[in-house]
This record gives sequence, structure tokens and C-alpha cells, in this order.
Amino acid sequence: MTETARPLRRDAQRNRERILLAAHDVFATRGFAATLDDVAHHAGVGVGTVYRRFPTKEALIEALFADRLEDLVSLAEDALALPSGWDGLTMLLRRSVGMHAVDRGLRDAALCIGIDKHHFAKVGEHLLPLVQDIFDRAHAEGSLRADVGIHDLPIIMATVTDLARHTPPGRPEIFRRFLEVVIDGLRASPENGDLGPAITQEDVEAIVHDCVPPIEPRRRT
Amino acid sequence: MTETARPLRRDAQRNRERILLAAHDVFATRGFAATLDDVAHHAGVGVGTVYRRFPTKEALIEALFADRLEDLVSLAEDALALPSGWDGLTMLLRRSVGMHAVDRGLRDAALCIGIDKHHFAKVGEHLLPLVQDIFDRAHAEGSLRADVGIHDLPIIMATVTDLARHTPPGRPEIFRRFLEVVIDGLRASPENGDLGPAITQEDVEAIVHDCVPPIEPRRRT
DNA sequence: ACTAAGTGGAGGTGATTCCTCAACTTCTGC
DNA sequence: GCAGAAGTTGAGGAATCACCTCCACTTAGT
Repeated sequence: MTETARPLRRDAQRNRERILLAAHDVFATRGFAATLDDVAHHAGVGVGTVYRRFPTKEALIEALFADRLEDLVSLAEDALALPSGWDGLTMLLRRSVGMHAVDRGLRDAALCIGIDKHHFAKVGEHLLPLVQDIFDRAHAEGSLRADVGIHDLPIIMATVTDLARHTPPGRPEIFRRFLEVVIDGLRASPENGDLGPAITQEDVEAIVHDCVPPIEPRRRT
Repeated sequence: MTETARPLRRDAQRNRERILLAAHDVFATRGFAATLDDVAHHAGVGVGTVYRRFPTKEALIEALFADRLEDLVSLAEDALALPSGWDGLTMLLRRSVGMHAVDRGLRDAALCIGIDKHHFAKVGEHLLPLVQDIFDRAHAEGSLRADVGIHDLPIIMATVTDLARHTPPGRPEIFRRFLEVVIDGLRASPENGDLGPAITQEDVEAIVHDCVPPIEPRRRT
């Protein structure tokens, strides 16, 4: 396993980059549901070339998103730098929904963090404690309703970004509007009812699991 | 066109009823995405029998849901009978989400009302004014935030019931919880920001259109 | 100019859906 | 009971879609 990979021929290297560029575009608009055939067409290369470079869709996705997810870590850090816990939380929500609306692949990747052991595990380790801090701060401040927790976040994100997916490209006001309603519903207020028992990790997995197109294709034997 | 249909043979009539019963079950769990082959299996008849009785999926859906949608009209009437406008609105939301979670076919049909000229037009004519009254009453009362309007309803319903679709059958708490957050976000409050320009009918059509499986199949020439 | 590396894209595989049709079965009126 | 109309069946045709393989061809690099 310590085998050093030989360097690619120059044309192959160029094609690899074209594929990654095309994949960025295609996954941004179609999310994980995009096909490698699609990517090949956009890159102007044959399908075979894509499969030679990235043996499975999984490999391409990892190459594409592993470090792009770091943007979310930066965002969380920025949110924690704000003086107000509430402002931090709402900034996290607004900005990440915005990013996910622009790049649906990023959205699918981000949702994977919470439900998948091996994909993007490293980013998850960085991100989750930050998000926890953001929630803790808002709770301590008394601005975030007490019965909402960190496990609600994936559900909110999945739901709002799914709406974003369906809204016409030119009208982001629509899902933003919905997000604002949700945000206002998250604010602690004496008028709020009680939400009952918290969401569990299993709930999140069960729900988010089929809000994301599968990375590995359906292979029936 | 004034041709009187001959009465069905007795066994055919029995089969027709079995098909409708099975269709009820199948559409309840799979929504409009269910196939007529599915219905046939559940009914214990051949596919051909289903296609003989209901030439298209459309015909079966109309036969199934035309009057079941009246339940929503009754619900709206009940909501209007409550003394408080806010209670009426939240009852409409909670009960219809509950109904749609239990019967995904009903959900798809209800969403069709707002976006489709010819299906379920009659029910729509009854329902829409009632819903408008419910919103007007809550607005007049000052309990519903002023920048939310009737066109937000399909979007909210589509989003929350879509979440309901993904939640495990035994855990309705999850989408109910989310709905409560949304409801609390709809309440007028001095802390709320402004939502900006209202949703238009075109927005609703564009969004809800692809939140519902198409009634008519993809027929390429 | 020779060879290993790389390429293209038609097409195999398998899943899924819609719907037809021709051989068969059952009902109903006489 | 029987003729024939009405009804049934389910295998399978046709269309679509995604994944991926294969091998005759091209090209980089020494």
C-alpha cells in the first residue's frame, strides 16, 4: 500500500482537471444525483476517461468536496466570533442555506456528515464541536428556545435546502422567506408551546438518509 | 357522448371495488408515485384488469380523491367555526399535516389543487375561499404576522409534509415538532424581521409543481 | 519510431415504468 | 345448459435511465 503513484502524463493531468471543473458545475446544479456520464459530457471527454480517473462516483465526490466542506468550518468559526450567540446561530443558518442553495452538491455532502461513518469524517470532527458551541452559546444567552437542540439542525437544513432546490434559480427570496419564518420560530418566547422530547441521532439518520441521493449506486446482484 | 354506460357484470363490479380499496392503500403509502401494477398486485387482480377499468392513472386518481378532498373542506369549515382566528389557522395546519402524513396520496392531491387547472377544480373552488377567510380572520385579529399570506400555505404544506414523508412511520413527533417551530414563526411578534415581498401564484406553481409526482406519465413520442 | 499510457463512446447490464394483447375464464340471458 | 359477450390474466414489448466495460484507436515521451 506504500506504492508511490507514478505521475500522470501531461494530457491526462489536464483532463483530470477538466473533469474536476466540470464535476463542480454538474454537481452544483444536480447534486449527488448527477451522473458521471453527465460530468464527462460537460468536461468534453469520454465517459471512459472519467471512470479511468475516478473509478466510482464516490471517489470523485470525495476528491471534490473533502476540502470544500472546510468552508463550512470557517463559517462556523466566523459565527462563533460574533458577540451575540443568537446572531451567530442565525448567521450559520442563513449563510449555510445560501451556500447550499448555490451548490447542491455541497448540500448533499454536508448532510452526509451527520449520517455517514466514513465519508468526510475528518471535516465532521472539526465541524460538530463548533456547531455544538454555537447552540450552547445561544442557549446560555436565553435567545434560542430551550427545547431545540443540535440534532434539529440537519432536519432544518435538509428541509429548507430541499425547498431551495425546488425554487426557480432567480427567486431565492422564496426559501429565504421560509427560513426567516423558521428562524423566528426558533427564538425563545413565552408564547411558544413545548416541542416535546428531543430528536435523537437515530432520527436524524433515518430522515436525512433518504433526503440525499445515495453515493453508491443501487447494485442489485 | 350521451351514451349511457351499461352496468358492469357482477364480478367486474366486485373487482372494481377491490381495485379502489387497494388503490387507497397503495396511494396512501406511495402517493401519486405508486404504479398501477402495484395497485393490481395489492388488489389480487391482473394489471390488465386495472387498465381495463381505469384507462389511465389519472382516471383512477380522480375516482379515488375527488370526494376525499372534501374532508379538507370540512376541516376548513371546522377551523372557521372556532372563535379564535389563530386557533383556526393552527388547527388547519396541524390537522391537514396530520391527514397528509397518514395518506400521502391525499397530500399529493391537495397540492394539485393549487397548481392544476382541471384536476379537482370543484373542490378548489370550495376550499380556497374558506382558507382565505381563515387567513383574513387571523390577520384582522393581529395574531398572524402581516407579511405572511395565503400563498405561503402550499409552500409550508409541501415542505412539512415532505418531511413527514421521510420520517419513520412510528415517529410523527418529528414532523410535528418542525411544524410547531414553523407555527411559532408565523405568530406576529415585535421581534420578527420583515419577510419582504409576498409569494405570487406563479411562485407557488413553479415550486409545488415538482414537489408532486406527475399524474400523467412521461410519454416521449 | 516505438511503446506504454491514455482516450472515446457504443453498447451491455439491469432496474423501472407504462401499457398491450391474445389466449383463456366466467357470467348472464335465453 | 349453452352460446357468446364480457371480463381476466400476466408475460412481455417498448421506453427510459444509470452505471460501467471494453477495445480499437490516438498520443505523449523518450
